[in-house]
Parts: sequence; C-alpha cells; structure tokens
Amino acid sequence: MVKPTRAASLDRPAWIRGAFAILADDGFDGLRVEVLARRLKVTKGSFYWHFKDRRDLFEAVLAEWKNGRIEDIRKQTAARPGNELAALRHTIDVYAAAKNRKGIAIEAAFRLWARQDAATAAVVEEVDAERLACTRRLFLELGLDEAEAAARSVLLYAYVFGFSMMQCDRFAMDTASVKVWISRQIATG
Amino acid sequence: MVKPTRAASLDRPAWIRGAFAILADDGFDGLRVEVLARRLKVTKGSFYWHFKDRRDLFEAVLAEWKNGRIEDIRKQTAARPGNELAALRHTIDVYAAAKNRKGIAIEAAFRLWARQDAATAAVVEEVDAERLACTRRLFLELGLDEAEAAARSVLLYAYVFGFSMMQCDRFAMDTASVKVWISRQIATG
DNA sequence: CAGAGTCCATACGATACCGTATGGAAAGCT
DNA sequence: AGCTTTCCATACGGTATCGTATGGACTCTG
Repeated sequence: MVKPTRAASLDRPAWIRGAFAILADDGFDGLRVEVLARRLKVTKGSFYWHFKDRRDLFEAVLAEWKNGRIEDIRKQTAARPGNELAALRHTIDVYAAAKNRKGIAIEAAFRLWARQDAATAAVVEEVDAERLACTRRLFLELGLDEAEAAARSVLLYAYVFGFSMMQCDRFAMDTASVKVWISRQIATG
Repeated sequence: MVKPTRAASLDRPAWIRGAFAILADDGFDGLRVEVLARRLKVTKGSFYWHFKDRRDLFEAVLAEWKNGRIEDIRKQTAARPGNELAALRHTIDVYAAAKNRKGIAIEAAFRLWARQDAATAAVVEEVDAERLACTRRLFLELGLDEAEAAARSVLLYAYVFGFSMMQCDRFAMDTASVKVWISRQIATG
C-alpha cells in the first residue's frame, strides 16, 4: 500500500466541496462532471479516477450533506440543563438568519431531487426527523407535554425553513421585530 | 386577420399547461422543448411556431404562475366581515394540506430559478408580498395592531410553506392534532 | 378555385455533456 | 536505475437538446 503524499492532487473531499459550491449556485442542473472539472482547473479524466460516475458523486454529496446537517442541528440545539429556552431561541435565530443563502439553495435542491430519487428522499426524511427530534427534546425538557412539544417543534422547523425560502423584501415590515415576535411565539418562556 | 378555428391545433395555453405538468414532475431541468413536444404528441416545429424560444416559454409560464397564485390567495382569503378568523384558518388548512404536492414542487422550482434570473426573482417577490398582504389584512380586520398583524402573517406564510417542504413521515406524531394546534397558535380567536 | 395564412414535420448544424480508452508525467518502492 | 502506482490530459463515440430552414398539409377568404 502506498501513501499518497503528492501535494497538489485533488482528492474526493475536494471534489465534493466543489460540488457543493456548484450546487448552491446552479442547483443540480448545473452539477455536471465537466463543469465541475473546469471549476477545479482539471479535466474530467481526473474526475473519473476518483469517482465511478456522476451518480457516485451525487451519493457522496448526499452523504456529506446528511452528516453535516445532523451534526449542525445537534450542535445548535446542545444545551446545559436550564438553558433549553435560550438554546431554542438561538436555534431559531441561526436557522432563520438570512445570511446562509447558499445553505437554503442546497436545501431546496436536495428536496427537489428527492422527488425523483428514493435514496435522496430517504436522506431528507432522516435529516428532517433529526431536526424535529432535536428541538422537540428541548421543548420536552422545558416541561411541555408530548403533543405540544411535537407541535412546537414542527412549527419551529416549518417557520425557519419557510422563512428562508420567502422573498419578503417587498413586504413593508420591521423584519427584526417580526422575527423577535415569532421567536417568542414559538419558544415561550 | 384570420380567426384560427381549427379544432385540434395546439395554442400557447396548451403548451403552457404541458409545461406546468413537466415542471411539477421534473423541475426546470426537465422542461425541455423536445421533451415537452413529445409529451404533446407533436414535434418541436410546432413549438417554435408558438414560441420564439425556450426563454419565451419560461416567461409565459412565469406570468401564468404569477397570475394564478395571486388569484388563488385572494380567493382563499376572501371573507365577509366577521368571518376573518375562519378565513384565516381555512387558508392555513388549504395551503398546509399535503394534497398539492405538485404545487409545492413548482414553488420550489421557481424559487431556485429565481436565484439565477432577476425577472423570476421579481415575480416571486411579488407573489410573496401579495400573499403576506392578504393574510395581514385579515389579521388587521380582527383588530390586531400593525406589528402583530405583520408578524402573524409572516409566521402563517412561513409555516405553510415550510411544512409543505418538510418530509416528516418518519417523525412520530399525530399530524392532524399538530396541525390544529399550530393553526390555533397562528390564528387566535 | 387560387392565393394567403396557419400549424406542424423533417432535416440540419452546432453545442454540451457522459463515460471509456489510452498515454504520460511524477512520485514512491526495491 | 527500473518498476509500480497515482493522478491527470487527450481523444473518442454516443446521446440529448437548441434553434433554424424548409416544405407540406390544411383552412379560410374572395
């Protein structure tokens, strides 16, 4: 077995990172082997050395996304006992932030792709279930009963997801105070 | 000027209807001139008679979507004085229903496309603004102040949008009662 | 019926992409 | 040094799609 030590060589993670960049900009439609190769300043001869085919890249990207999203929601919802309410509001703030435009596009792209691909649909379901479970746990630890904890976690997730997909620049309102009002409506002290 | 009266001929509306069907199934990626022509049992020679190019079809589809969505939200939120609360809950029920899977895919497809096309982004903004304005009006007529009416309308829209994008089959919960709880949380009597 | 207008089929060149085959340069191993 | 492995470039055949050019069938009109 030989250890690859060459410095400038592209490995699978590098290709996957490039794939995410394209995914965010152009969606799955733009995620093409030759386009990605051009972006990485190599030819597709390199791609087919690291990946069996385009599908192989898709599956790697999907797995990476799944792990990243699950890790992220667990980190964001981590709370020491007694800090559950603050953790909930922190989670709402982070996920409803307008800053992660790229993440939003990727979310939408995966969900559209999931309509045509069962494996992708399964991963999306898994990520959604984990996100709901994480926030529901916080609500339960706040003392809410099962039904209300489930309902609030669904509302929280649907809100942050839906808000990020909205284009409400034209809607006259004080966005900051609206966000605060909603956050308190979902996570009540 | 000659009136076209031929029965079996395809007109622009027929092409646009076909385009929506493909859009719902395969997204913008699948909306190809030749694919659409095959679906309509003609060749693309017909397409290029009715449309200048693919972009022309896109713009027609976009305009049709805009008009349809604005008409729909106005119809769903219509309420005689005194019935505003019922109208709000009706709106939530309708838009959070799982039945319109096709509509959801089209919504997501337009929003992804809007990231790359300014004209599409403008239309999406317009539709979102109209939807928010319709529900805000109902909240205002219920007697809420401007700030709360704006906040509740944003929460309402984000919720129904986000919920429709979620894949929460794996999340153990009583979906029906969760929906009822959320509906009452957003539209309080 | 003759001409004009409508709607569509066919054929074409051009582009973009997929996946494979093959060769070559650079580095490690013996 | 000679051999092997790693990583990538180049070239190729095949497919899908775009937009255009052209002709033909059909319908309406005068």
